Amino acid sequence: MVKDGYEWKKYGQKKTTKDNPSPRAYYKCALAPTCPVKKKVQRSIQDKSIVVATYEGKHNHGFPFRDLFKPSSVTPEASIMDNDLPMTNISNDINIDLCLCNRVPTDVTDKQQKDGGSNMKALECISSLLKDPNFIAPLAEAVVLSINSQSEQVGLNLSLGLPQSDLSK
DNA sequence: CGACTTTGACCTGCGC
DNA sequence: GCGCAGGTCAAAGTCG
Repeated sequence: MVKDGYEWKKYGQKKTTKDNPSPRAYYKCALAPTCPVKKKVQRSIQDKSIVVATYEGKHNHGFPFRDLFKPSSVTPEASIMDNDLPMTNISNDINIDLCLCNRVPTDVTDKQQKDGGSNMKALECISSLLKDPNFIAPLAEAVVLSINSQSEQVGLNLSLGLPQSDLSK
C-alpha cells in the first residue's frame, strides 16, 4: 500500500488488465465519506518494483499531514512519493505518483554500459530535478496532459532508476 | 463482534 | 447487438 498521508479504503481489485497483467487495486479516500477522490494502484508491467498510483479527482477536505514521510511509516513494501506536495495543490483532476520500492538502479548501470556513460550528466540532472517539488508538480501535470492528448497510449511506466536513498533525502 | 480485506459477480461504456 | 475490459458492489473471510 502506497502511503501518501491520506487514508484509503479499498473497494475493489482486478486480477489482470489488458495492458498490465499485474493486479490493479481501487481505493477511495477514507478520510471523508463525501470525498470524490479515487486511487488506482498497479505495479509497473516493466519493473514490478515500481508501483504506479493514479489519483482521480480532488480532495474536498484538508490534507492530513500525520504519518507522512515518518520513517516508521516506510515499510519495505511502502513506497516513496517523489512529490511531497499535497495533492490538493495540483490543479488537474488526475494526478499520478511514480513510486519506487527498494529500487535498485540496475537499468541505469546497464544503460551506462551500453552508452559508455555518455548520459551520466543527464541522469545527474534528472536526479536533482526529481528532488525539487517545484519541478515535480508541473511535470506530473505535463505527463497527464500528454496522456490525455494521446488516447492510444494506455498506462504509464517510467523507470527513473533512482535509489531509494536519493529520493528520501 | 466489529472493522477491515478479499474476491467473485454485476454493471457500464466502448469498439467492432 | 455482442463481446470485452474497466470499474464498482457486496457477501464472505480474516483478524484483533
